[in-house]
Amino acid sequence: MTPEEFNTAVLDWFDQYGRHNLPWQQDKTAYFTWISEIMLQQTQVTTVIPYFERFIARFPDVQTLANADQDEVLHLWTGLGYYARARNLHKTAQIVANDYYGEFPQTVEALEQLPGIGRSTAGAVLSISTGKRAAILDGNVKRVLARFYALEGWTGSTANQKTLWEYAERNTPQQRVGDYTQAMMDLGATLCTRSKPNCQSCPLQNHCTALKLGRSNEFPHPKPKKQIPVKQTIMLLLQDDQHQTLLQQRPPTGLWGGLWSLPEVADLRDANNITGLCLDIDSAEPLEPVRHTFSHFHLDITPVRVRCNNLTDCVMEGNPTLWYNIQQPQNIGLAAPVKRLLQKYTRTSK
DNA sequence: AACTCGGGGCA
DNA sequence: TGCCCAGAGTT
Repeated sequence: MTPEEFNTAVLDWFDQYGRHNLPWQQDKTAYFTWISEIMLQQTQVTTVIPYFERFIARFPDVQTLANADQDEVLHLWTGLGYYARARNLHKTAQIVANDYYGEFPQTVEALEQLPGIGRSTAGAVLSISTGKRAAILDGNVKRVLARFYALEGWTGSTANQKTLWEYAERNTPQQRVGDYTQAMMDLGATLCTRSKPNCQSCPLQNHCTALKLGRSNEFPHPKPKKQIPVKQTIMLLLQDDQHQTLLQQRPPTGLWGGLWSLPEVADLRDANNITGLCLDIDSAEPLEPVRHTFSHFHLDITPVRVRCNNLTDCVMEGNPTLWYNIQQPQNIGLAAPVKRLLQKYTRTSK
């Protein structure tokens, strides 16, 4: 499908099925387009409409907005969220009023210099308000293109962003650029939705790679879950000849709050500093590490078995301790990996 | 409860 | 450059 075929199909669809009566489409000035685009960055059309109408009723032009108190701007933004954007909006109004004589600049590069306007918003404002050729790549367009080209990987990666901008630029027409911008956003918002895309109604259905592969639901690939950090700890299995193991209660709040766990040290040499214990540190026996995964980190536990005699004399500083015998277990809460370690490393027969 | 959105700000 | 964030809506 050539770029011309692509954008013609999209524009023909837009003429018949696109949205043509949104409040900011009645008068496609840079000011109205800009306000609407900033609001639409974070919120759906139906929510934005009343905010937009109230906003332009109070601030009908960039000069009025520039002269307003920030408090009032924020007040009219209340409920939309992302209040830094309202502050940027206000700043940009002042820059346009003071440095540009109230007229928005007419290049993508100059628009991008204004606070709160990035490449995509600059392209939208420019194309819609002036008809100059400029591409956009908002969330809707990313989704359409990721499906059309069956783009593997997360759309937010640096490499995919670059690829998607190339696709977006390539398919942008020379004529009717503003309509095309609106058309691509409408396509993404109404047909090529995140879940359950309506491919049967799509003007690109005969050429969409994801649809051909029967995988339209798989694109765009989700953002990779952020990898969680790995923390290390050493847990001491302080055991006597009767296979009793020393447990220590966790502090009442925080991780495993109030549960019983094994004494932990960051470094095996710290075991020497545990007071009141008669440790045979030379008998220290590192065991197979185990990984326990929390929602927010992995904990790699290296259990170390250390012989320990004279139980009656064993008193640790800090939290309460007890000697645990798996054959006559006390009715206590055990941290899950501790329970596993005890089962694995406490033998009932010798 | 997890995911989404475009741009800013920070290491 | 690559990340984390903001906040409300959607799924």
